[in-house]
Amino acid sequence: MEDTFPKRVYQLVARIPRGKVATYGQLALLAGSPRASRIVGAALAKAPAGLPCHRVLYRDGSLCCQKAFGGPEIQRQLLEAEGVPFLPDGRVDVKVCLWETPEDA
DNA sequence: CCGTTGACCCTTC
DNA sequence: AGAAGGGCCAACG
Repeated sequence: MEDTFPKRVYQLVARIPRGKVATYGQLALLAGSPRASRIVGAALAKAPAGLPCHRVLYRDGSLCCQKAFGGPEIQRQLLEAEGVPFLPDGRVDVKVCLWETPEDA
């Protein structure tokens, strides 16, 4: 198994529990490079199906651009279906649903 | 090997 | 408080 950055991100995203959300910066930090948040996005862009990339959003809790898996509306529907409360501003309550990154992994 | 690109984040005006 | 710009790191050609 290669230790490539993108692949490592796939594992992290796949470990995000339902009803929780993670940010690109957080995944980048767990991947080993706190500043490589862009690489995380690029990795998700190439991520295979089955990956809950819809649980990944901005540091502010806002969804990514329309270039995402299909559209921000889809992401909102998916997150709501996961049990993630949305704010009237159209953002996710990241301070409540942010993935606490279990060190037990 | 060097240059370019990218689903971001942070600092400053 | 809101908006704009630059910087960062890794993968790909």
